[in-house]
This record gives sequence, C-alpha cells and structure tokens, in this order.
Amino acid sequence: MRQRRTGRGGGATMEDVAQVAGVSAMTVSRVLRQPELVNKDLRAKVEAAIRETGYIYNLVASSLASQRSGTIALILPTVASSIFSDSVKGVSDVCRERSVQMIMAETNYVPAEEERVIEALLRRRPDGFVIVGVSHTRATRDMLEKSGVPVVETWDATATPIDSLVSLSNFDAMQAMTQALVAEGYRRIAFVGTATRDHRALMRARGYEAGMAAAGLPIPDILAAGDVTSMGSGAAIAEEIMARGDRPEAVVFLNDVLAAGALLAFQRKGLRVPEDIAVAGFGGFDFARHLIPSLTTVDIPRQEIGRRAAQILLDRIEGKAPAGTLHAVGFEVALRESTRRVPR
Amino acid sequence: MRQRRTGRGGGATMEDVAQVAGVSAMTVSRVLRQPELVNKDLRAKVEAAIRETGYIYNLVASSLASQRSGTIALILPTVASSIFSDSVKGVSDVCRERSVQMIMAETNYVPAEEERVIEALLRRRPDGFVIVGVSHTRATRDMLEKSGVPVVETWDATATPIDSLVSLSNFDAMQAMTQALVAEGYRRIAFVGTATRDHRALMRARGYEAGMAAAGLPIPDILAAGDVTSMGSGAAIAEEIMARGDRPEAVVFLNDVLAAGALLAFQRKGLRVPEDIAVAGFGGFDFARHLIPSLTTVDIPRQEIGRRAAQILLDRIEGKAPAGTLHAVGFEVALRESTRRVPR
DNA sequence: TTGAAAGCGCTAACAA
DNA sequence: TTGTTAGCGCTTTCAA
Repeated sequence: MRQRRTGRGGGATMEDVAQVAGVSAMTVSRVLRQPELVNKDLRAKVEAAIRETGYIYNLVASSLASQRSGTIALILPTVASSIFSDSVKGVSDVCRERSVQMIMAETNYVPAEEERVIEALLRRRPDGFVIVGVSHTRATRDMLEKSGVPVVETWDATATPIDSLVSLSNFDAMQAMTQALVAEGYRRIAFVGTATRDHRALMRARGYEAGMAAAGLPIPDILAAGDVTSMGSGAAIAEEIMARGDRPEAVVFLNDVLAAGALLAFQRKGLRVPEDIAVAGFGGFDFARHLIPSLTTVDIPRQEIGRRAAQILLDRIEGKAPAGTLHAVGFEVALRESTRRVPR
Repeated sequence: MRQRRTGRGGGATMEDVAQVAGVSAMTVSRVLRQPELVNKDLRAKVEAAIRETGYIYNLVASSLASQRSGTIALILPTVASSIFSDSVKGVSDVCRERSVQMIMAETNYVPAEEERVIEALLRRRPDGFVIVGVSHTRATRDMLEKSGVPVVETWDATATPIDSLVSLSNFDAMQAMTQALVAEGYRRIAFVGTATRDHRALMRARGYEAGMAAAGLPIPDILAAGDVTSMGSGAAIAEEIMARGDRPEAVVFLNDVLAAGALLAFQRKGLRVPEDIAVAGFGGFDFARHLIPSLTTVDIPRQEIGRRAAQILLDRIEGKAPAGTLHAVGFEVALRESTRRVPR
C-alpha cells in the first residue's frame, strides 16, 4: 500500500471545485473553457465553487492533456537593446489579445547559441516560434522541421524560409539609403557595419555596396563596430574616422544607435553635422527624429513586424492560415537634417 | 474498448527511448537528471538511444509530475521602453545561468492590469515572481500570498514587502539629486513627473519636494508628462515650460528619456543648456552620457537590480535562502554638463 | 544501481 | 447537457 504522494501541490484542483459544486470535474473544465455548453444554473454553482475554493486553473496540466501549451517562443539576438523592443512589444501585444503567453530567449547574434536556445525552448513545447533572422545552423533547421512546430522568421529576407516569413529586405533598404545619399550629392560615402557574421548586417553592407556600385562610386574601407547595440561603440568608430586622413563626406551606419553615438562624438570634437560630415542610421528609432541635427534613417515598421509575425503564427496554430505564408513589410528612407546637403 | 487518443503528440517519448536502449523509462529519466547515479555503460546506451530517436525532453510533463515548472515570472510596467531593459537583461542572464525560463508580462503602470496579469501567470505555476514595484491591489497581495509562491519586489522601497525585496529608494535618490542641484546654486527648480499614480514616480516627486523643503525653497507647479517612456512627451513638456512666463533655472525630470526629449527641444528653440535652463534626468541610461551637453542623472544599477532579484528568488526556490530577504541597492548622483553652474 | 506502480491535474473521446 | 474512462509523459516512492 502506497501513501499519497506529498499531499498534493498546494491549492485547489478541478476535482475539489467539482466536489464543492456537486458536479464532475469535466463540467468544471467546460465552465472554464466553453461555458456556453453548460446549463446556466450549474455554471453559476461552479463559478461560486471556484471563488469559494480560490481555485486557480492549472495550465501545466492542461498543456499536457491537450498537447497545446498556449505559448509561443520568440528568439531574438538581444533583449537589452532598444533595437528589438518594439518588435517584442508587437508580439507581446498580439499574444495578450489572443491569450497566449510569449516566452523569449536571446542568441547574442551567435548561431550556435541560437541552436542551444531553440533546443531548450522546444522542451517547453511551444505551439510556435517567431525568430528574428533567417540564417540558422543546419541542426537548428532540422530540429525545427522535425518538431513540426510552425515557425515565422522575421527581420530579413530569404528565398528559403523554414516555414512562414515576415520579410524585410535589408539589402534593398540599405541600397535605397545609399542611393538617396548619392542623389543628395554625396560621393565619398563610408559604411560602418559589424565584424560578427550576422546575416542582416551582411545584407545591409551588401545593399550599401550595391548602391555605391550602381552610382559608379568606389567603396572605401568598411568599418566594423564591436558592440552594435551601444552608442559608445558608435562614438569609438567616430574617433577612428576622425583619426584617419581622408575623412568621408558621409557615413552610413548599420543602425541608429551607432549613428547617434557617432553623430554626438563628431560634434564633441567640433565637427559640424552635416556640413563637415553627414551621418545616416538605420531603423527609424524614436530618438533619431529628436537629435540635433535630426538623424537621417531608414524607417522600419518594427512593431508591425512583431505584430504580423505573431498574427500569422497564431492564425497558423489555430488552423486559420496555411503554412509558408509570406508577408513583406516596407521601409522608407527618411532624409533629415543630418544629411541635408549644404554648399561647402 | 477505446482507441488510442490521437496516436500521441508527435515526437519520441522517454518510453520510446527506453525501449530502444533496452531499459526502463526511469533509467532514461535518471540519465537526463542525475547521470552520476547510472551505470556508465547503460548511460552510454541511453544517450545513443536519445540521439537515435531524436528525443526532446518534455518539460511540460516534467513540470506536472514534479510540481515545479522551472520558470519564474517577471512583471514589469512596460517592455517596450529602454527603462527596464537592463533589468530584464539582469534577470534573463541569471535565468540562463541557472537553467530557468523567464516569462514576462507588462502592466502598463496600471495596478488592476497587474492583478489580471499575475493571475494569468499563476495559472502557469511559475516557481517564483520578480515584480517591479511595491504597490499592488489588495487582491494581488492576497493571491500571491495564498499561492505560497516566493516573490521578490524591486525598483522601490517599502516597509511591508510581500516577501523579499531588492530595495531602491526613489525618494532618497530624487532628494539627493535635488539637493545636489541646490548645492550647485540653483534655486528655481521645477519637477516633471507623471499624472499616473505610479508609486515610484510618486516617491520621486516626494523626494524632490523634500529636497526643496530642506533648502527652504518654494515648490513650483509639478508638471506631468503623459507617456513617460517617450522622448516626444519630454519635448512636449519642454514646450509647455517655454510657453510659461516664469522659466525655472533648472528642471528635474522623472527619467532620462523625458529629460533627453526636453533637453533637445529646449535647444531646438534656441535655449542654451545649462546656461538658459539646466536639465536633469533619472536612471543613468547610456545615452545620457553621450548627449551634448551630457545629461546629469541619478545613476541606478539597473541590471544589477535584475540580477540580484533573480538570484535571491532562485536561491529561495532552491531552499538556499530564507524568505523575506532584503537587499538594498544604491544610487549615485552624476552631475554632468547639463547642470554645470555657469555665471549668468 | 535499476525497475514497477501510482500518480501530477487536466482533457479527448465516448456514452448516457 | 453531463459524466465516465483512459490517458498526456513525466517523477516520486518504494522494492528489489
């Protein structure tokens, strides 16, 4: 003869509520999930019993029984920077609207870490994944495909998505920015990217190169920032640029954070922006429009990317959308004071 | 006679692995959780079987059986702004180090929403809560206490924490800032807070008032920003201040985001900072030191707050720390160029 | 060191 | 409309 395990987890269970209400556990479950199927009087009794017992529904048990966890996983390069926070907000808002819990993990821009992180999250049996980026290790793709979990990739473009894709062409966007600067009359345009092999960063660099090539312009050295999420490294790059002999007329940065750090560093050293050096960023962040001079950038619908990705994913999970959905979001080059062409 | 439910969730289970390895499921479980208890050869066999079957451990089932979910919940006012992102990073880092999953929800600074959100998260049976703020509805406190889940509150101070507390005195910090400005020679010092009844914001306002009172200075109208997370509303407040007749010598803002927005708006309108108007923020954010002029602020160990809270919580969950742990974090007034006293 | 049995708290499938 | 039964995939407990 065995004794009861530990006397139970703690709080009331559905069974307890059922006893108090004088019904079966199944009826309690129905009251909670499909109240319209339950007789009104019984429903009231059950609801009273729930209050009386202080019952809190157990989603862990529910997940196991129903084989649906009611969670989606969000994989992003970093949680600490402002870069993805609007996209997180987009996903998070949709999740709340649709009563799903978002669980999040960061990869630090390292594919091997992404692999580890996705494997760890798979153990929690999320109903789907939203992933920032389209470049993954072979093992990551295999794992995801084998698991059969719906996936939406975002913030980048690819011809071979794992499943669905909220597509943003970093190449096109940075090419457009470069061409806009060329149209403004700039010729010696430098680019600041990153040394990490982040695919989105690479695509932006390529877009810049394509923009320069299309205009028949030579491409100066491409500089690499260390930490792409800090203004400090933008400032460090600015120092580097100022220390060189041949100062470019304009510098395009991988993102607005780096650009802002550099813009302020240039000014600190007495350079006038844009008269002495023009500065452009990428991302369309709030602070860009407030800076003096206001920062030219490529405006991206960051929150919308998160929203759309979550919507597509949840629709798919609920069977309301097919696999392999594609949705492209646009971008807009916002020319502002930091690149206003002025006579020299 | 019933048929098997749906032919099973999908992937391999522990039982499948056990069959392949020729052992019992219990042995597989041990290999995964306490490998040192299992014979070396058997262990190797089981590990091979895991690889062969592509088995992915199911934490949902594990959580239900063990009555521990391996997750902690993080409740914060907003996820979209930079204000808490370092604290999120702190919690998130500790969680990764200790193999725990963080789940997050936002309250939008509204206590009733906090109540809803906490109840929703309780259904997932987190092993503990980290909560930003110490002001909660009665029902929230009751729920949390009744659930018996360890709680760590943060980012504020209180004499009556629910359980543990990583304490930061917003009152003291803002009082110190105010006194520092007085010491610099400022007299007509205004304060910009918020109309929401956020407790931390309130404490900062009170700290400012105390600082002014201690110096025997009158308190001008306290202005209220709408959205405390956007530079735009800082700029709007700046407009309001400039439109008034009696311009203050210095303005202290609830946080650095508002201060930065205002600082730039002042400059746009031709005011010199700090000569015409001095500006101070709160929070010690990265961008504050880069602005021109660099922004005076109260430096808070934001990431450390997250780390400590998570550590205390996890220690408590593992029985390595007592309930009701108190940990106070400090702050530092960073006087920078935006409040450098200059002769008029 | 290994295994068998009995749940954890819920839901799917079926029956009444 | 309500209830019964049999799991979901794991861990706890006990026995060997």
